[in-house]
Amino acid sequence: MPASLPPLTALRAFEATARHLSMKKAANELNVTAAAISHQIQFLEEQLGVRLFHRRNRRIELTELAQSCLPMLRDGFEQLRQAVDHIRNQRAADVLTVGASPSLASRWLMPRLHRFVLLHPEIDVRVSTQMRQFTRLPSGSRGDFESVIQWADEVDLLAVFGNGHYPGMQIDQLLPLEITPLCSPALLAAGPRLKKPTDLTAHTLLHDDRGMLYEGRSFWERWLDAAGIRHPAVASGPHFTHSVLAIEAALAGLGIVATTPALVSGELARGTLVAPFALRVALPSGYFLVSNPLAARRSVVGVFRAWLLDEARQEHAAPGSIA
Amino acid sequence: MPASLPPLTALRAFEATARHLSMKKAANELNVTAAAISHQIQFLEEQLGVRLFHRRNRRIELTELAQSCLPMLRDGFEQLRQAVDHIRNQRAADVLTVGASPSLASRWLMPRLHRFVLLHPEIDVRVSTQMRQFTRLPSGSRGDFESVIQWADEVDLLAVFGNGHYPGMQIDQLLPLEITPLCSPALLAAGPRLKKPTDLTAHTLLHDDRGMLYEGRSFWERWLDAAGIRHPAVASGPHFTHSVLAIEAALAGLGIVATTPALVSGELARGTLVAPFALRVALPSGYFLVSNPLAARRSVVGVFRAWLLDEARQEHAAPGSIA
DNA sequence: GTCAATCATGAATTCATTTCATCCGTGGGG
DNA sequence: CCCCACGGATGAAATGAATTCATGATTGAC
Repeated sequence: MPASLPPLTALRAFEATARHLSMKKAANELNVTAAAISHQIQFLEEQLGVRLFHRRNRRIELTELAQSCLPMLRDGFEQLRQAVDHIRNQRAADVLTVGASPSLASRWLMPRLHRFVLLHPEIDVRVSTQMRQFTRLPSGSRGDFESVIQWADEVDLLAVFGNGHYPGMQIDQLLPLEITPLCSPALLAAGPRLKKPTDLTAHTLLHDDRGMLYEGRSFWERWLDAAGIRHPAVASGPHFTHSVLAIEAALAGLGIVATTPALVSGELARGTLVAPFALRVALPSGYFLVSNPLAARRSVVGVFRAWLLDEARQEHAAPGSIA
Repeated sequence: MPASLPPLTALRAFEATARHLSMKKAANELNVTAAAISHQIQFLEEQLGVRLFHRRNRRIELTELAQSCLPMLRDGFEQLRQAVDHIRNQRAADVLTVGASPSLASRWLMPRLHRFVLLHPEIDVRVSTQMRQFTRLPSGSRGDFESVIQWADEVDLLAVFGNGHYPGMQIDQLLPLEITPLCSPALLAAGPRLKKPTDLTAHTLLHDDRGMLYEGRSFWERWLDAAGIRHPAVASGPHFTHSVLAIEAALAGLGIVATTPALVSGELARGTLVAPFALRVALPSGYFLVSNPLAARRSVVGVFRAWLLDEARQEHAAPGSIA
């Protein structure tokens, strides 16, 4: 509803000229010829029906009216400049915003990030994690899909758990989804015996509910199926909406969790967490890098993605170690 | 020196769209098609390398980043709008700014202005008077010329004393310059006799110095010449840089002034000032209406000019009366 | 289920902006 | 004191940015 403004090009030409009190300098600043400025100012004067400059011999002087509105004009453009700067700073060449789901961020990305920072100290990496993706949504629903798309639009690079199908986005698989039971060595030593998968019936099962969200079946069901056994109470035991919580529980010796070993490679290497069985079950879902087409073009994004994929490759080549 | 802004058209399209959360409405506001808005926003996103909107089914949502810079953007455009409004209000269709030299304003224009206001109550007439024209400048100098031109650029209509030669301006002669001696009736009654021009030698001469400025000779010299007499001390007596001051002195009975009777038609009609001699000397200078080409096009200017000229015509037809 | 509403998209078009070439007048250096 | 280089004005031509048009896709609403 704002009253219509005169062409902004003309306004800007006027502002610059008034600031320099010189069309030539204004032209210089705006990277056009002096003729363009002269035309623009005459056009503006025409539009407003007001003289803005007194034409002197080889110089110009501001009209009173022009003088009086100049501060407002300058402030206006200054505000616009700030607004644009605000955006540009967020996307400055050396600023990289990475989004990751909470578990991946805290258990995989953050432990490795310091190495990237050492490698590229000039890049300002900002990690943003949020859980809107993980609020209870029907598996593979539009809602989940859209929240990923939306998030990917907000950051340069998004690392999330999903099915890898995000049309219009640039996608790389970061880690394939493998699951295997994990528990603390203390539990293994002091608890009921745990030699064969069937021994699991005597243990507390900790549930990482991502499986329910993305696969329609729990991780435990999948793994036990693959192991060829049936568990009488496969859904019993504590449930966690985030992998990281289930993992913490396992670390505390509260039970056995079926989840992605890649998320605990540090613990596996240190022995604070162990995988009692060799069987790893690959599932169709996985961790993916998602990047919107705009961000994908940025060079820092390319650098970081390459580094991430390399890290993941090493992870896969030497599972259970953080190299 | 301000960092370069993205094309302002795109910024404005974004601002409007963000405000309405609708491209269609924004398009409506800006009098373009929705397609134009869509293009502009995509272009801006391209430029900044940032998504500004999440595209939903039939609606759009602001990106966090867009959200955060929107207030600044709005303020910026609001400032610009105010700046332009400031100018436009000064030149609103019903606002008329008239400039006049101090003497003409106070002794001729103002006494008549109320009639115009009664005639056109819808017009907001603003009178601006200033004396930069009357600072001591060589007669007919560039400085004087330029100050008139400059003033004429600041107002809609300028009524000044001068030679009527202002190239590029629209000119009308308001009043021809006639001079005649004037004094208070008291002085005429109680002072030395004043029947013939030669009697003037016994009186104090009050000098309106405009004559020196514009004609190179004082008004008294011109009049005495035309009267065919020589005055031994034609430059003696008080000098005034403004007619109005010399006239006030004459009203106070301090002496006799040679000046424009049109400036004192009210006093002449009332008898508070009298012209002892019938001889009126016409000089080449006069009062002119000057109007810059931009202002000259405005209809209120035309109305006011016509009225002024009519007033002046009546003045001339019935000298010594304010009708 | 169908319709209407909203946004996307690409080619064509319009027209705003800029440049080019030239002119003008003078202020200041030689 | 003279002249020329500088800053601005100007009009036609060229450029290219902004807009429209025509069409498609998708879905929310009735």
